[in-house]
Amino acid sequence: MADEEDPDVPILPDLYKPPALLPIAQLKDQLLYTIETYPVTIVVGATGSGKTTQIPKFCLDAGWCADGKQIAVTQPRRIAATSVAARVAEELGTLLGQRVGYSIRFEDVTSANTQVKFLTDGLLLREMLVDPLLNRYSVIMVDEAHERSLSSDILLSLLKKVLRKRDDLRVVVSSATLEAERFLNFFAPDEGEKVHGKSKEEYGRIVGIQGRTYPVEIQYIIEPTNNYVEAAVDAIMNIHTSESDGDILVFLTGREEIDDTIDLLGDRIADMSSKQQKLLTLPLYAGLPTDAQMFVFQKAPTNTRKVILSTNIAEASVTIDDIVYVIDSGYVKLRTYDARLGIETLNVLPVSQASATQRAGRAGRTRPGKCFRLYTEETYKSLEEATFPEIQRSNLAPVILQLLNLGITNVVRFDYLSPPPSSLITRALDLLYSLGALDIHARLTKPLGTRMAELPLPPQLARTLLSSCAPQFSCVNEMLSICAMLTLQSPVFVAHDGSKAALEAARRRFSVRQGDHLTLYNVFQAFVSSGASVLFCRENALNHKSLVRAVSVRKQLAAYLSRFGVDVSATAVCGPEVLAAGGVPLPERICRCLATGLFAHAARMKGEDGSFVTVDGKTVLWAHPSSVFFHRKAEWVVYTEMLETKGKIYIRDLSSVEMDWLVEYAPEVYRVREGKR
DNA sequence: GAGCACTGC
Repeated sequence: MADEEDPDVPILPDLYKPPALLPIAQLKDQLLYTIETYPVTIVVGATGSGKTTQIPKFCLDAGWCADGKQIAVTQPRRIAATSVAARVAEELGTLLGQRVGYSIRFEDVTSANTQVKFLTDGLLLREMLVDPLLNRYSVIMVDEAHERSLSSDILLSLLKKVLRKRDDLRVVVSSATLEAERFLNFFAPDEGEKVHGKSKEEYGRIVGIQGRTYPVEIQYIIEPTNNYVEAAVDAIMNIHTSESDGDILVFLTGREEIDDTIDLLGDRIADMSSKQQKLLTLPLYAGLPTDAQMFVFQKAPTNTRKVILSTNIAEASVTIDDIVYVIDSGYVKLRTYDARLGIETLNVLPVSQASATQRAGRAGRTRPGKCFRLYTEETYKSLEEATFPEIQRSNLAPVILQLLNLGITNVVRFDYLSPPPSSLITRALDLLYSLGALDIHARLTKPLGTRMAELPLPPQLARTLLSSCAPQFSCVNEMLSICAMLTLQSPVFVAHDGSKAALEAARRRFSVRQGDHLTLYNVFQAFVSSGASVLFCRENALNHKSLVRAVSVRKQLAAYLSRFGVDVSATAVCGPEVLAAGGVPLPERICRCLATGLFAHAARMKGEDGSFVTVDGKTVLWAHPSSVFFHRKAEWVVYTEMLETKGKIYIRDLSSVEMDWLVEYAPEVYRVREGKR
């Protein structure tokens, strides 16, 4: 499939409506008046209201770029930034990258002429390091703020601070109804106080914009079910036999569940009479190879109804046209962070009301639709109004590192939109201190802490990468590749033709006894040596898209190191023939170097069955089935990630180390433990 | 022994 080469091209654009026909057109004057008069405008607009494309155009028309300043519009996702920019450029009759451009990681399509710039909110945060008051912008619109992502929450907090210093800046926040008041109150000065002469009442307004979507009829289940997979299968068959034409979108929680549902449906389809309209089942989840994802967007053949079984990816990230029926299981898989144990957990949890509404809305994009909720109306009413903000359930170490680097010295009393539990902050500070990023007064160390903050890597990996430049490790080139590989979100090995055996065989081909990190290095090296070949990836059950991305990440990381003054090219000559630095072979130096960043993630192998225990001996951990140590033996290991799912704690990306190394590189942590034993 | 919701720099 051609897509394999170019994964970021939007597959289907949002429903197109001529701008003049959008309800927002009638609000132009009101919107511009509000933006002119108040520092903060909260825009409440449903999907299809045109807010994202039209508001920047209105501001441009009204002269907000007259003095050479730009309008920024942030998006939570890369694909949204690129596709919306393309749309606006077209509407203005300009080439993308000229008056209208976009900027996302690895791609800056802007020029000196760019007046409206779409970018991810994470990237705007990075821009603040260079330009803390964001002086190049006259208007900043934060789109989809109601999703409450980590980066948009932090961005809003920082914009509030910027507004206190700049009375010429205008902030537009796009929100769902539910959060609008909260956002407005957050930005407004306290009762009785004034900012730039403006009181609470004079500081901002909420503007509502009607959407252009079709009505969706909601039906609830009468009797609660304890098996929503079966209930979903029943619902699909009911729609298929008794409702009119139209494709079905089913929200489930994960890959395994989706595969089970497809199997169950297969049995039921086999029972159908041949005269009936056919049913085509299609899975959709992020881990699916790109070519398989594409099927979802193709029109169903004649006399066939499409059923898409999807994870939460179809709730906001991906839009599929022609969906008329939505089936909502009422559940979602969410990642949360347990600060006490330092473990991330992946749990199946009930969705929020906001989420349920968003899912239902996916049925009414092209004509009136129906949504079948596999739970009762009472259950719906008992759901949380909105999903817990990410900032209250995440490992905050990366965020806190970034805040400190922006000069926010007191991260505990920082003005969060929703303050995270103090345990999360304490845990993050402890970790950063142990990694050497902070001193005893919780100040960023120089240059280690500031460099760690700048690198687009989790703190432990940032520390590992910086260690690799030290003479005793001398493995910066290898570590660049390893870190790049570790940042890949989707699995590196995929079953191209559904063949698990081929996948495992390929995995074994690259495996080495030192562990997963060196195995990943081997994969990366082999991929690059193949000339980034698609065929090579097919033959070796590798995800081409991921590996191409790893090449970009590596390049970017290397550029950061050069900026820090590390001569990356000089060590490039350190090939296999120069293996020893101080007499230590390269593989050992790499494992030692990993220990300098991952020491807090150490475990000792317990049995023959892939079980490990933590250093304190209190918690049992299991090698993830993708690990080299699922089959092989080790004594001590460090690992990159720990994740609890279905009651079992798995560790991923393991490498063999020695306890002596841990004591050597993290004496404060391990001498104490040694003494206690 | 048997698994990976979704984003982002």
